Amino acid sequence: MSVGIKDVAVAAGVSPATVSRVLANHHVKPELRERVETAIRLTGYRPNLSARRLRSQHSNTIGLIVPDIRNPFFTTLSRAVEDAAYKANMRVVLCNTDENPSRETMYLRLMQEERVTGVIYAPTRETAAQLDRLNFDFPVVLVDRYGPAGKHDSVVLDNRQASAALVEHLHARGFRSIAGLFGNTSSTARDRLSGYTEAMQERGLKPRTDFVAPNPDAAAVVARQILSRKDRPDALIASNGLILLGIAQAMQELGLRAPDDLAVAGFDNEIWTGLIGSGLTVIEQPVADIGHSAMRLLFERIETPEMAPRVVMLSGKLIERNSTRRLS
Amino acid sequence: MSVGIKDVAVAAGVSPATVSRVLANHHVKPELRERVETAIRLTGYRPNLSARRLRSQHSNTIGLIVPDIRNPFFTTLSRAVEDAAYKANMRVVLCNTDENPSRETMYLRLMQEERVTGVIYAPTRETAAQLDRLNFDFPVVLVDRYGPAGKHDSVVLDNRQASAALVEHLHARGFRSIAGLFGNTSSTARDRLSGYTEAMQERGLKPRTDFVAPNPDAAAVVARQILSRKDRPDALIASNGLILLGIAQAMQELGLRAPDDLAVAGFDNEIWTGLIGSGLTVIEQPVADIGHSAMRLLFERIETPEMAPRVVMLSGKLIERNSTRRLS
DNA sequence: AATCAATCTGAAAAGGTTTTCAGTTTTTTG
DNA sequence: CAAAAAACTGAAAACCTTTTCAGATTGATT
Repeated sequence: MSVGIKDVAVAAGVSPATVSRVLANHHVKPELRERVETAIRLTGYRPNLSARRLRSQHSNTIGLIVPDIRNPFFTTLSRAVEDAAYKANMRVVLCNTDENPSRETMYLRLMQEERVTGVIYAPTRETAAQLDRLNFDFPVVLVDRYGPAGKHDSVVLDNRQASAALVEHLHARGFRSIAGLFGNTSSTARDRLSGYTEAMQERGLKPRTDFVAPNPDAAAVVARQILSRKDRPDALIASNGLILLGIAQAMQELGLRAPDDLAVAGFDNEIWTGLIGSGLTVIEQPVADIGHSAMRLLFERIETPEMAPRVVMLSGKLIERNSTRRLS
Repeated sequence: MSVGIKDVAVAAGVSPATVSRVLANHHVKPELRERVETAIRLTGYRPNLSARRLRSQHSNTIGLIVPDIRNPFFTTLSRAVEDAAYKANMRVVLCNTDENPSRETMYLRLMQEERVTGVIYAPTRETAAQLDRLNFDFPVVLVDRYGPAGKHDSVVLDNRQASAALVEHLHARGFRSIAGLFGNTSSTARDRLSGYTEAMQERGLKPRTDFVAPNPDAAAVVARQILSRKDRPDALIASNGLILLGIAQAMQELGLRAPDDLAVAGFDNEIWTGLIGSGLTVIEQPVADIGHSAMRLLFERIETPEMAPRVVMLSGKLIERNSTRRLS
């Protein structure tokens, strides 16, 4: 059937072991190496990765488990992870959980069966809570979200600070009735909530919060309610890009415009936030950096398994646009 | 080290073969099956997929090779492919080529080494042209783009028709000087070009075309030139979502608005096209359908390898928005 | 009751590679 | 130049399953 290392060995007049050594760049006399290499070319030999993995006990595979690759944050993240992975000669197996804990456990089990080298993982809060009870045979690096302190490496945005920066920005521009619409599944949303709440209280302002599943449709439903209330807020903050999108859609339907009718700000500097109306003020996350850092942590963890778990915290950047302009 | 099928066999007091049969749902006496199942639970056994793949000669893996997962078209496509794959108990290995032929050949080689069950592939024109000379050990289904007729299955939009529909739409609304900005790497852009050209000529209009690498920055550069010409067109068509985005950015920089300054239309109903200004007219592609169809074709090809190659052509849908409104 | 068929189980081979171990050749050293 | 060390190579074991084949058990038929 398919040509294997044995056939190459025969063609080159050497043992399979020697072929394997040539492939792995071990020491082999130039002359033999030459013969093997032409034999490989002639036979069109391609290594069988399953066999290689089985014998060498290295899968050269890393798992990427995210809620939904269609969330632009995770799209960009996945690209960064893949670039780093392929540079290190590793494959990436991609898994979408839809924020569904049962899918998460199923994929984590799959990762075990694949004997992956490591996993980059954005868990739901529900699964994250049990994360230190679970035991994996591979290192896990959490991204965007984290679990109970201490068991796994993680890389996250400084969410409280970022959230507070939004409040500060709005406050400085004269807004006082600042509402927040937050996701209800991740540690990230929770941190952004507490950053918001604290910043509000520091300024003697009353927090006004709502919670929603982190997707545009669900957010739009709640946003419509908030925006139709008699005491509509002056400003509305979204805890991530999907929710911000829902708000934008609700505003369009209701014929409301920022900043004239109310100020709007949120997270994730997605393309459309710069194009819509006269621009939406957002916190930009260094998404590619997050992905690269996660891979770096993963590799370092593999190198030094005993090292104490680390948290890498990156700063967001406030992108001021017209949606939070001071009204004259 | 890790618990294998042998350990389970010992624990259950049966042979490894029986354990394997239980795992594969073959006939095994209820009593033994019971014993094996509890042994599996007790030992925490997890199958080793590498070993399984090596022995069974089924990788249960499909490759997905796309230019860039960050292009929303391919993001959505990948999600559809993965959903279908995981339903069929298959993994997906994701590869980004950046429209770079050398990365394409490298990934195709990787697919051979993985002994994948099949590949879903959006090739550059350059590689597509050689595609019938190459021989793979696995079926390949082309998506979005196709190669020289006849060797592989493919799923594409009816691009000529869609492109013509845009011209027709603009023509019906009174626009006559209709320019087109097309990508230069794919068969898709070429088809959209010829649909455009023919539709223009049928109406006695002179085609005005420019070509550009399919990414927003490159498109923005050319768009700025087009929009600054003395004989600026009445209307501008983009051959895909990334180019349309470049045009939108250029217009914003130049302070131009659609439809007042010129009409704008394009492909791919991305979120932002409905939010920007008063909406951009686009052809919406049934992206998820394209992904599902591709997987269906792949599975049917595996089932019936001899079948003549098929082309599935899906229709786009014109979403009329304000950017092509007739000027009163 | 004896035979035949059908069902179930276990021993052993197979899948394609890497790695160990021992043996052979080459190089270095005294 | 001889002995020791180093470098290289090949045979065989190992990685963990699935699958084949033959043997054993059960059930059905005459």
